Formats: sequence, C-alpha cells, structure tokens
Amino acid sequence: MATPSALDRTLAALADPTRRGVVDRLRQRPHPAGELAAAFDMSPPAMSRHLRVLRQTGLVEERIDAEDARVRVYSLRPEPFAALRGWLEEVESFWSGQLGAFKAHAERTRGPKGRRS
Amino acid sequence: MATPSALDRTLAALADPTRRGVVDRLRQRPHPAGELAAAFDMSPPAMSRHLRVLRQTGLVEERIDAEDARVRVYSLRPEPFAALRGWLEEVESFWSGQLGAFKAHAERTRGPKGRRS
DNA sequence: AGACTCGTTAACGTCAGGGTGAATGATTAA
DNA sequence: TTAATCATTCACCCTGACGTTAACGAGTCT
Repeated sequence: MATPSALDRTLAALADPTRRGVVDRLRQRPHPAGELAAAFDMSPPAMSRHLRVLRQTGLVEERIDAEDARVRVYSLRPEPFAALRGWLEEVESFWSGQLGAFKAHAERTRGPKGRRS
Repeated sequence: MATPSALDRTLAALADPTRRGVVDRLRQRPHPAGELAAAFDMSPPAMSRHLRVLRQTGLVEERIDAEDARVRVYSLRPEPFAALRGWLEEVESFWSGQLGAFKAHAERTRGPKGRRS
C-alpha cells in the first residue's frame, strides 16, 4: 500500500495503548506535552513521537500555551472519530438491516446443526 | 502492560489493512479461508494468521463447511464492533455533551482569540 | 489403501514501530 | 548575557509483526 487510507492511519494510531490512553486522558481536558509524558511514565521524546502520530492523523491538535510559549497544549479533534464511527456503522449494518444476516446471527447463537464445545 | 484490554486488541486487529479488508469483504457474505487468501493475493499461511488474530479478538468466527469438512468458513461477529462503538461514543461525548468542551471546539474552529460578535 | 486438497502450525528472514539518551531550537528567568 | 526549561528532532537498539516456504493433520475421492 503506497498511501494507506485515512481510516487505516486512524486505526493504527488508536491501536497503540499509549496513544489510546492519551486520547482517553484528553477527554477530561487539554494537556501539555510534558504532563502527558509524565503521566505515562515515558521520556519526552517518546511521547513527542506519539503526539506527532496523533497529530498527523488529525486526532489531536497542538496549540502554543498563551502564558508560556514553550509549552505545547494538546486537545482532541472530532473529525477522525466521526469518520471511524461512520465506517463502524456501515459494518454494523451487516446485522441491523438484513434478513440473511439475521438468520446468520440466529444460527450462530443457537448452533448451526449440532453444537460445538 | 501485561494484558492489553479487549479494545486495544480490537483496534490492533483492525489497524492492519489486510484484516480490515477481510472485514469489509465479510460484510457481503461469509467466505472460506482459501477464498480470502486468493482475494488478497496472499499465501494461505499468511491469511491463516490474520484470521487467527481476528478470531482471537472475536471479530470473526470459524465454522466447518457442512458439505466439505476441510473448508473453514469465516463470518463476522457483532460484539467487538459494538464495544468499539461504545468507546467511540464515549469519546465523542467530549463534544456533544459538555459546555467547556463546546467552548474549546468553538475556540478551535474560529480562532483562540475569539473574535466573536 | 493411496493420492489429492484445504487449512493449519513451524521455522526463518525482514522491516517498521517504539524505546532510550544526546543534541538542537525556542522561550523564559536571573 | 547567561543559565535553565519545554519540547522537538536525531541516531541508535531491539522487540514484535508480517511475509515466505516446508511440513503436518484432517477430509475427500477413486
């Protein structure tokens, strides 16, 4: 794949436990980069790279702190999450919408012919 | 992290383009393993490992074909997708639910200095 | 029984991803 | 100006994930 889709990059970004932890933490409030590094017991360079990945997929954005221009404050951006949810709902339409899918689900929950362990 | 959360494993599974492609393909109908390997121009062992990852996260399930017991038919399972959507909606509540978050979004879309009315 | 097919596991090579410490750039404080 | 701080990029190591071929187990067919 020469250029992975935006969805691929979003999922790859969120697959890392540290980055997903950062997202969860940013749900509370925006955080400075250093604060995030400390919170995850990680060197500043390591966190900086994670933040770059999140930034490049548009999941977070960086802003310069108003009171101290050395500090970079990170916060969440909605667009990639919405795109991911769009794909997810498309996949889930496999069940909610279709008759054959419902039958497949019924078969699965009750066992195709004989039940297996 | 000793044991990554189910959500981490789901996201990691979906982050791979091949595996996400498999999921997209299974939306149409269940497929035998060999058919999937051929569809993605990949050796059977490689596809087998992808399917194992998807199986271990509960994203797909394997069944023995009724007419030929050598064939393993794979189909989608709803639970992990629902869990992922649950987390996603939680994250998205960052915007839809909160006052401070709304303010943050407003600031972001129209500039930090707030050149409003 | 023996030959053939489907799919898996085993063994191995390769490469990207994530970690560290050192160096750099920008800003603030003395 | 000089020193200290925040965060980045740079250079490097190292584990883990993905791909291959070969070998194996299970099932079908003649």
